[in-house]
Amino acid sequence: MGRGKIEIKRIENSSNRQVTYSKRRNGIMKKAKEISVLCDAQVSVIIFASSGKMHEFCSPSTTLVDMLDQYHKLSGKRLWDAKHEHLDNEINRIKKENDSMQIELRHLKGEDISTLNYKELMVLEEALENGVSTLKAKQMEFVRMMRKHNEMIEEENQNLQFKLRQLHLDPMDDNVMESQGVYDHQGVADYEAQMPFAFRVQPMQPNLQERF
Amino acid sequence: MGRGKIEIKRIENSSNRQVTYSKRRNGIMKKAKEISVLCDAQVSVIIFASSGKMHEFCSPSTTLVDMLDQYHKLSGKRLWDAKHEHLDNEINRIKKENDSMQIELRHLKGEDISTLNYKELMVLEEALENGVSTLKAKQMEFVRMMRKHNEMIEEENQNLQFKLRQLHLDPMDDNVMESQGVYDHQGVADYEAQMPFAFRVQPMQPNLQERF
DNA sequence: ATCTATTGATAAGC
DNA sequence: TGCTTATCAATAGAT
Repeated sequence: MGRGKIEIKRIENSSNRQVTYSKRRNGIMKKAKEISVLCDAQVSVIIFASSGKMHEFCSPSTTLVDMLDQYHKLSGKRLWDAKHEHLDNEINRIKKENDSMQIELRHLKGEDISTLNYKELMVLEEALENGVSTLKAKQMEFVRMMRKHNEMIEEENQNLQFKLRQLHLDPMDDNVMESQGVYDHQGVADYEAQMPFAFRVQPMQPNLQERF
Repeated sequence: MGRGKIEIKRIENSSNRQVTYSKRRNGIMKKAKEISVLCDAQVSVIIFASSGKMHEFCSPSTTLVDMLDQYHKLSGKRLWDAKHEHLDNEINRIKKENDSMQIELRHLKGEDISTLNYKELMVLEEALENGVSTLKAKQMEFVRMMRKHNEMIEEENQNLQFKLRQLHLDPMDDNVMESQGVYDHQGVADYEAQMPFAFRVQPMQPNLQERF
């Protein structure tokens, strides 16, 4: 394509070579642009002249990094150095860990257990029993704490009422003492409202303690 | 260059687009080869079709990795670092996911629940109850299956014993029938050994069915 | 895939 | 480099 046909071999004349390089490089870049537009393709072209000068083209819809990512996935060739490979391995390792944890979580929540065999179900049962019994123990602890707290509050109430009766001769102090009493009651009410489950553990298994 | 001129814009006809892609891709690859020979240039071309299929060309005198190294030096763009950062972010993201799952798992198993507040304990209780009830249902299903299987085996045993008595007059068949009977018994024993938990669910909650 | 009429790319020259 | 133009190459559309 030109005034004369040329053989495809290195152009010895340096000047000619330079000119041809420039022209053909433009041609390739143009073609790359065109195919990316016409055919919805992602194209990356990188050219180094023998002089060392670089020219590149990359489809506007993507980046060289993304394309190299894709390249890595599709070709399986290792473009990255050992560090990258290490990171890749790390990611794969963690992802696997993730998956197995996800499965275990689902099983503990009673999801996807249809596929489990007898032994697996037994392991699951044991884990759940542990979880439940520990939870119950924790809840009982809360109940004990609350009872203790209640006792303290009631005791203080009695003290306050006692003091109130003693001071009843002095009307000036009435408001102060009463409002303080009311405040304490509200405190207890809030505390209980936050742990309603404490009242749901009534049918406690009598042998719960034995498991520890 | 063709029977008619075409506008440089996405070819809507999918079939035409595919054909044009194939032709022009070959054209570009050829040009890339040619310029690398004619002008002593290093060329890398990577193309992804919209289908995802990849094609590449790289000058024989070099490799993609070398070219990207050069690219890194000449352009100043940090291909590797960008990739590194990307991988690091990915790892951090997955690790966080991992940690939260790990915590959830430990809680379900009754570990590290000392720090939980009332509301969190209630959520945990509900999850565990779901898990337990689903598990119990699954185990009951196995028990039912096993009972049915046992019944079938026992019935077959009676049939075999009946046949055995009928054929007792013919000593030639004795061995055959007896060995078959023994085989069946072993089969049942193995089957039961694999699901011992079935005998541990005896104190079944009478109201289990109500939960479904 | 293969075939061509056309358009597009470009070698040589300036 | 850029422009010109004769020539060759690529390819659009049809088969």
